[in-house]
Amino acid sequence: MYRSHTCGELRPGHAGHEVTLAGWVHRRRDHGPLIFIDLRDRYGITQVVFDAALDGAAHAIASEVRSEYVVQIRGTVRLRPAEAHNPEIGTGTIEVSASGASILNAARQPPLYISRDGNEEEALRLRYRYLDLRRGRMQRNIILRHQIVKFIRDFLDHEGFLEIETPILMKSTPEGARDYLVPSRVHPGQFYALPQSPQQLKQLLMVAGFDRYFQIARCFRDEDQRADRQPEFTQLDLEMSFVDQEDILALMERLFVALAAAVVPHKRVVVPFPRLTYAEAMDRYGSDKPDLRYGLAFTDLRATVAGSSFAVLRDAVARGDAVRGMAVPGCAGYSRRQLDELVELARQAGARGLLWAAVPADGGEVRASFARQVPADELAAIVAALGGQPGDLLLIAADAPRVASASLDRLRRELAARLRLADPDHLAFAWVLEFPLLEWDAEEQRWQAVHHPFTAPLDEDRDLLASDPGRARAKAYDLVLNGFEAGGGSIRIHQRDVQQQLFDLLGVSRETAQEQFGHLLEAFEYGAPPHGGIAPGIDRLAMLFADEPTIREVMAFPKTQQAADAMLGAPSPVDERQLRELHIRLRQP
RNA sequence: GGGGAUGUGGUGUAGAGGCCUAACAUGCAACCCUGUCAAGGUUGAGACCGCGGGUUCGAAUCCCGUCAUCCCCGCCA
Repeated sequence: MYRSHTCGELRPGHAGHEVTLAGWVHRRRDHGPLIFIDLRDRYGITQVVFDAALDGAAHAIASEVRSEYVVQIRGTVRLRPAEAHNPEIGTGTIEVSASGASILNAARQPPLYISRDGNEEEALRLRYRYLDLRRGRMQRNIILRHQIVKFIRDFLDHEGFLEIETPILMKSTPEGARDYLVPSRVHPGQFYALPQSPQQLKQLLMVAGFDRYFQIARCFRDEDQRADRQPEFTQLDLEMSFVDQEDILALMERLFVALAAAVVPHKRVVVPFPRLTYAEAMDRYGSDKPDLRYGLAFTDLRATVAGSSFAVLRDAVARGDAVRGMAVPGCAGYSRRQLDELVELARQAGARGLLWAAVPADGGEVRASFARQVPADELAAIVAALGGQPGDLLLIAADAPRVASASLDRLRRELAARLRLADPDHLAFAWVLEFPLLEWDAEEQRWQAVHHPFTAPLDEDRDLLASDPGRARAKAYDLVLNGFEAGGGSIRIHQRDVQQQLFDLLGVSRETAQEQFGHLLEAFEYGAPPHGGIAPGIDRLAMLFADEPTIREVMAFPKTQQAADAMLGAPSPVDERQLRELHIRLRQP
């Protein structure tokens, strides 16, 4: 054994004990005849004292030691003098008086600071990820992530769920994201696909009668990256039989409330989770994943301005466009330049423009970008409709509904960030329900599944599939957390005729359906139970629980935005021999 | 595919056409120092300014290209 204790566990009760510790040299404070070394492992930090007068040999070794050396130390635990306590660390009331030391391994000067949270370029951190991971921030994040996954496993086990693994080598399907492909050696010219999610397999597990399934599943999508998107990521994949939407929502609510209480007890969760329909979310927040930690909700102004003397507003209503606004507290004093900035933000989101009105805090006259275009009483009516209070800045978008939503959403998030409206210790979970089942793809002139082709329509919208498919809503639900999509799921179609109707709408021929999904369709003919599921994203959850700005901060070895591994140098070219075995000839780009 | 930001000793920054033979902090090295905990003090080493080209008498600085990293739009059933 290299050690008798870890660097985080010694307490005053150990005083007088002979101990052996092993770890990394966190910091070294050399006073000549007296040297202090903070010894670190993942459990904590312990101060070791080398006194030349007590043990010259140990002191001589301590003189050679440098930061991040791996050392083993023998010594006696003793209480620190009261004035030398360090309340910052758990072991701060004791220290180890060294009677022996050995250097297990020397270390070069690290390219990044380990003993403090530095501000290095992320490229450097990723290249030396194993050093970055030594730091307190990363150690805490990785441990938190472990606790999250462990809690989920235990919770679902208690609920009667079975964890079942599904293959990583799967089959490519045309729907959804771009696949990562793996060439087959045995089947020349053919490829496996890495799973975008185990969607079809978990449905087959329901047909198999496993009833309650989950998996901490790695998923792969070859799409461009974002702060909250990586080419491979982890989902809690879950599916249940003999349930409806309410059962799934209730289970998830219990899970996440208990999870947050267990691993981030300082964070506040509001129960029950608020519920919004997709239409409400888009109308009131311009987003299907609104951050509900703050207000800044939008108000529909069409009724107020339908007869406006200002053509921009009147025509927008006549055209069927949206006219929406929000009141931003405390921003009435914005300068012309600041207002222009907001207008520019709206334009970047596709808006034709942005109207604004400022209600002075001192009760003076309302300033407005469109003051000359409307009479005073109409301006007052708009201010009243938006609930404008003294000090408020009112922002109004008149555009196609999508554009109005996008631009006001952009402004809402920007202003909330500037005004620091989002409480970092608030976990604002919410459900977004009643998503449309289909959306029209103008380019390909066909319907596309909003969620996926196996999502069931709402019972009351069943008939719309034949008469007005675009209006049919789905038994689909997204779990939203602090402005991120934390997970999505649906109740699945388990009846062959409904599935066929969907495929017909999606323009999937019987041959294509048979080729792509034949196994699933066939399975449904052998007795498929009603079933549904959900797939919360573990990375995003961990990111939000850890107060981190990106999911890379909660992944041990994330990839760069170009989907590369900066440490391993992946992807990389391979030998011609390997290519030949795989029957692959490269086409130069 | 598009828009934007960044790139200067090990690390983080400063530098805005000549003051740069590149500054500051920290880290690193040597020495001094008996209670520190981001120890302190003295001395010292360390970067041809991402890479390539151009403009100029002169480029870290201006221009073009390129590479890398990050943010956003598209994309992500």
